[in-house]
Amino acid sequence: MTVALKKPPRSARKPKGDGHMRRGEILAAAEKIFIAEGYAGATIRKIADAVGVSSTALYMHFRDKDQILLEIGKEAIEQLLSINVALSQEPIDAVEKVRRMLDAYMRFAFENPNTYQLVFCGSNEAISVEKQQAVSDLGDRCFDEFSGPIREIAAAGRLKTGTAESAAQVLWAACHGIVSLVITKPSRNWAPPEELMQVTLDGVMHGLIADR
Amino acid sequence: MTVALKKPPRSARKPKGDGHMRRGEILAAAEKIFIAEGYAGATIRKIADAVGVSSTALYMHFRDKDQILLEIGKEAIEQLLSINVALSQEPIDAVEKVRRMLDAYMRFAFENPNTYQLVFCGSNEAISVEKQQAVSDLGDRCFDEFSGPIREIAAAGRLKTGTAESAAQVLWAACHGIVSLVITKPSRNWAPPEELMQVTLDGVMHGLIADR
DNA sequence: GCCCTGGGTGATTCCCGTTTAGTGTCAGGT
DNA sequence: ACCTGACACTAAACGGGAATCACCCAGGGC
Repeated sequence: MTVALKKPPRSARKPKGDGHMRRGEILAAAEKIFIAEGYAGATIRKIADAVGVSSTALYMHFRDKDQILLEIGKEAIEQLLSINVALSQEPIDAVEKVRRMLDAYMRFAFENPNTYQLVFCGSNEAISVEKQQAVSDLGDRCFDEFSGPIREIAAAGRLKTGTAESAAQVLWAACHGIVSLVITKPSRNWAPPEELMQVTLDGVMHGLIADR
Repeated sequence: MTVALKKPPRSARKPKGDGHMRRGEILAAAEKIFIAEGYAGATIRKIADAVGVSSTALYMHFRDKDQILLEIGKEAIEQLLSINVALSQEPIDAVEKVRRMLDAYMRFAFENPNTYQLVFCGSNEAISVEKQQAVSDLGDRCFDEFSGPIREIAAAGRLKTGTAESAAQVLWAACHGIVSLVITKPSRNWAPPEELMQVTLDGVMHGLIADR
């Protein structure tokens, strides 16, 4: 009988009730590819191949491509958030808290360049605002954690310029500036990252916050 | 009643010897669309339609899509460069020069958000390094113009921290940080741009440069 | 008249993300 | 033992991007 033509499926069909596991597998594969090849490189089909599944199958578990990658971004920000939460609970000076948070932020960016870009560089115009909501909210909580000590500093009258709000935004932005430039323009000849982080932190902290 | 179809323009063949003009027309149309709709929105076909020509025709004048948009970016940076050149020739204090250059830089970014992203945010991973060369070189010249006064300041022993190189990079990055964040995340509730620019400039200048 | 040439074209290719219309397998009710 | 329906998954196709191909065709020089 002509059963021989049967195309061997990608592999033996995956076990039964593990639909929920698949989600994790997809995320793991997607993260690996995304970290190695960035947003455009992390194709739906490539991810599906890596999982050993048809590209359409991804739509069983995620609404669209962006949801997969934003989930990765979400997990990354959660790390950052937990660092900030931990720092904000330590019994140290508010200025020192701010400094450490910014330091952690920059190191995080250098260690996860693609993820950082995805979340903080709006690297892809295609991701609509609503889709970003979950990640965006987490980012807000991260920023809240950071602006807590800033408000303390402002309340103590130690802000050299600006309000608690604008000072927090500017401090954050300065750190974002250096890491995003170094990440997206690696071909320019930058000073060593450690020096850049140091100079950024020193400069911006001394520039905005009075010593004492 | 039907709106007069604008289709026919294609029929009348454009005059002959104006191959060079076509290039300008394409750039003009592309710039309009790009400014309004960003990199992804500025489609080859849309641009071609706007010019009144088939999409293929664009490849007569440009190697690929990126060359068109990078040309736009190039022209924009030339503006920035000429501002910097003009400023660097004015007989004013080096610190004031730096301040005005950074101010001009940020205002330029706010006024040309899409172009700014194209050139400075590596907003599109797809544009390879070699393609960027022309624009990148212009960016370097811009930065050179900026780091001139910084070197003066460093030579005068007025740098609070870092070297002329790293200080220049950090100053630039701080300004890049605030504008790029505001541009790419317009939904966050930012302090007014003027305040952000002011605080950034004050903070970073005072933080890195001694008051003499 | 002829022919070359340069600006132009429609059809085609190759990816992309996403949609549609299924297929085979099982769990549970009857 | 049989249906039924949910589930996990699939092949095929769609529409829309960039880019390439093999052609056209009007003019100008000869």
